[in-house]
Amino acid sequence: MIKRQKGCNDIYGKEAKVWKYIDQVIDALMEKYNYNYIRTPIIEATELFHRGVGETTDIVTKESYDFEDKGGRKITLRPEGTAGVVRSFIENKMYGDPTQPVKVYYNGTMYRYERPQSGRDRELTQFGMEILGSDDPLSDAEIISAAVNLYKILGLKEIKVNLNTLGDNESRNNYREALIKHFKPHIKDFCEDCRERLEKNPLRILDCKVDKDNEILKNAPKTLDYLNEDSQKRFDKVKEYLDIMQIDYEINPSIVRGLDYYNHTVFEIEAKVEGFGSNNVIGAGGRYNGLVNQLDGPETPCVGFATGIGRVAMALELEKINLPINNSIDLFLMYVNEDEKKYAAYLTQELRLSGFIVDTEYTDRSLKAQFKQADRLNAKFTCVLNSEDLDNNEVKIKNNKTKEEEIISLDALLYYLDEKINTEFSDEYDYCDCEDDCNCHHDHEEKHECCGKHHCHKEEE
RNA sequence: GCGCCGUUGGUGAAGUGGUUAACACGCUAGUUUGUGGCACUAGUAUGCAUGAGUUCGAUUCUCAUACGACGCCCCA
Repeated sequence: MIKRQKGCNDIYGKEAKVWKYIDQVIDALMEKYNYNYIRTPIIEATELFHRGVGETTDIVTKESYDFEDKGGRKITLRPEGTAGVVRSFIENKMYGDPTQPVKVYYNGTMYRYERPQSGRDRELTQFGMEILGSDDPLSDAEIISAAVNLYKILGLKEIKVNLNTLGDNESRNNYREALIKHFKPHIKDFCEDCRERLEKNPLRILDCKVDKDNEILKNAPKTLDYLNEDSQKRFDKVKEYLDIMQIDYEINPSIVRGLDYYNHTVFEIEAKVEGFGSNNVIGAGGRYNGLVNQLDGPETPCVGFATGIGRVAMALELEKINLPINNSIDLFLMYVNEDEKKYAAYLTQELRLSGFIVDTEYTDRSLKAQFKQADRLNAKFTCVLNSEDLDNNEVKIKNNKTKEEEIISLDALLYYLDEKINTEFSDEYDYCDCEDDCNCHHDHEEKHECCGKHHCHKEEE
């Protein structure tokens, strides 16, 4: 049997509905924020990600999907979205567009050649948004607010924004020097990894899991103490705008970015739910004023954010958020003989074109089995087509919730369904409060997604 | 790249160096002459990830590989 590739997942069934819902929320939100959708290729030239700048070299060679195509071109499957967007920004000279800044969002597949673990796959889907061409602190605040609002609209409650600033290049470099100076005399007390980090990436020592209780680490200098006046003012502005927008955040000096095109605002958003793996960050972002220039574009200040759809879906599941996802169909049509089947073919066509969600039988099963199928599909109404009724221009239709049956004329069917669905099924998703398994002997109970209990429609009446 | 644990039908899983691999759910059919759900009955893995080894004999023991889960590194 051919199996899927390591660290890659098939998203289908209920999970696919959740993903689709998330996508819809993203699109609707981005429209309100007036961001334009952008699609860039999944394959890019390796050097886009392989700029050989300090720490990146190690990352790219070890953890990205690099290969040569048949023409000998060096190709990399994009490991993140920002670089492609920036490449596109430069290549298409978007910096010349009359509308500035350029606000775009993407939502697509990324690839990282890593060992899979909780919340980390080789193929992942990320939504991200970028503002290119603005250095205004308001744009930092807008990105953070949009991120928080996305999570809120989806229904997540247990999220936390960790905010920090690296300051401008001067502040950043001063801080880096101060850190090395602080840790160097005591580095022998730190773990092996931290000893490596000292010269390579001293900022990373700050969020080391092994040494997190080390006094030297706790007393380490904070970025905030090394901000020059401009950087401090800028950070204050970002916080001020966030306060005005009523976005909660916490200053967390251990939030850092290793790559040197980052400066000023950095933030991470955590899901504070039980059950997340070792890494509960569901989204992160920051300002990267150095990147456009580094990729041979004009000096352009940018800020952005990205979140993994898989992790968001995981957070929604762990928080047991009941999403407004339609899991039912309006009508299931049943039949036994060929004449009735022909009528079913006609009627499904008719009803679907009128806007109803309709399904029918395709495997010539027994009526009993067809009823089971109707239940599995959560049909609001069932209808067994009967030759006699049809001769009289009538159908017998059954409300699967109340179990009431009615014989109605075919002419009235559309109106009847429309009316009933709007009145009797309008509170479709609102059944979260059941406490106990119902004791009735009907087998039409269904397990609740939210509470894991059983739920019986009849009992609810 | 490193570490730890795992892999048995459609699903959840039990189990053993040796005839027919539990049990449950699900599914299909019947009892029910065209109306499901309850009940009862029957059917539902020549198969225990793959390959090699030990053995008279391996799903069971050993090793390797693949995949999965979790953690480390790293996290753009």
